[in-house]
Amino acid sequence: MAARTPRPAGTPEDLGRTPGLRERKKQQTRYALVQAAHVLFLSQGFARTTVDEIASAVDVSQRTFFRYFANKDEVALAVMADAEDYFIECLRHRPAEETPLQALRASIVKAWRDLGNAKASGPGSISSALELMRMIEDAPTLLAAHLRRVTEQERIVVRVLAEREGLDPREDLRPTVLAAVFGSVLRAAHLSWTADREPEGPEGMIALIERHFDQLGPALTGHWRA
Amino acid sequence: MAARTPRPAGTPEDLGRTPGLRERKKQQTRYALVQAAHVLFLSQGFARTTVDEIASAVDVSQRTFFRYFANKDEVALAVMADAEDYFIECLRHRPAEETPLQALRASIVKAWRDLGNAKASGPGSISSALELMRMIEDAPTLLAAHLRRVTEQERIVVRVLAEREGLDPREDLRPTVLAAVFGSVLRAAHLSWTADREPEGPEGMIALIERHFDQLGPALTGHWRA
DNA sequence: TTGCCGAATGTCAGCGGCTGACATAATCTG
DNA sequence: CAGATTATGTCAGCCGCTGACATTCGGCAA
Repeated sequence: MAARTPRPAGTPEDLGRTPGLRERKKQQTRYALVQAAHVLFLSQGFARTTVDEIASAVDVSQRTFFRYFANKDEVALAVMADAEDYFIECLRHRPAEETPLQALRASIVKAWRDLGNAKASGPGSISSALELMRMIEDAPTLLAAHLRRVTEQERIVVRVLAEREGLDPREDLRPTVLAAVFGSVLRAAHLSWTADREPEGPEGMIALIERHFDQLGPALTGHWRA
Repeated sequence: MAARTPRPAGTPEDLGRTPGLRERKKQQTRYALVQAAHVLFLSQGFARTTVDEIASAVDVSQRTFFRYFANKDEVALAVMADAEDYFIECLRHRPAEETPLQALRASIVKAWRDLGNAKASGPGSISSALELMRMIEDAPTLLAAHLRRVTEQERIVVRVLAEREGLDPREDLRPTVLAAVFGSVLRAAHLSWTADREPEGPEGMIALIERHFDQLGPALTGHWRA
């Protein structure tokens, strides 16, 4: 996080301040690394791309790369990480009248829609994030890292839900359980996205997510046989 | 799998046959590696144990280790893998009258209980599996690998559920969604287990799982505020 | 401008996970 | 016992990743 949205050093006061040259250069380098990495990953695959390649594509030493990203996985997942942050932001601003489940569902739809409208193409865009998802699914270590990130995100969701409803997640299990269920439904939708590639663009993904959500009730209740 | 429950080469007929010396030796080596690994992991931590150590503890070359396990993670998760297989077995034998959700819940409880009764201590036992879970939770790459395994297991659950209810998982999303939800509830229970260490032994874990299941309905419906 | 401080980067050496290739030794089969 | 299989050892090497130290660059005040 601190690396993703860094602050100019100093008191919390100077938030809107234009960061100095040093800070801007860092942002640039980081961005360039992400870009270069994505291009290489998508063209020749994740495993067959070495960190050295990425670094030298940006004219930076390998050591520097590892000062920006803890490992090769992280640079691949950087774009998704931003999207996840935005989702949390959406969740924080849902009206209090909504049911927790409704708030989650509305947030994820809004997040996808906004990001879809924001920048239609180019690196760091939604479409490249979607390509990324396919890549993740068949690069074992990458998938593993991604799943780990997702569960960390779930922890945050638990916190936000608990605050919102004013209860202690250590006593009341509902936030934990709901966050877990929500995460699993999303993951199922993602998987389904990578499998059949029917729907196109963010709207297709949103539709898929909705369809999965609609099956939550039916899946949990009664028998399924006709 | 093939490595976990290998068959003597030949026709499917000779299933019960005592495998030859070669096969027995392989099993032995494999078992010894798992054992040595666990001892080392639990005594000095996962990261601080090298593959060379494990291999030489069993008097085997490093290269041989990697012929038995694709990576260091795999040997750590081997025990849990067996437990997961047993759970699938339980699920396959649940009576058809049960609701899918009921069947899943009953299977996981039965699996834990049986494994708990089977062998109270020693390596490969439940208690060591429980210790393992704590280890997993704070070894990032290990956690990642574990999560990947879990999602693969979910795929199998989808298949079994679909067969059981006689429907096509590509058309009907309910098996997928239910399997995902089930997995997430389990994971939440596991996490809670590693956090508070109140309950002791398999029965404590079973209780935790049940408590989480009981919150499924409440978590999904209505408002939470009093 | 100058000069200093701290932060970012480069360089180098090295560990450990993991793999391919080939040789050797052990089992199996007839 | 002989020849075909298969497991194992050895060796060389790539790549991800890290610590230590030197160097350069931006920020800031005299």
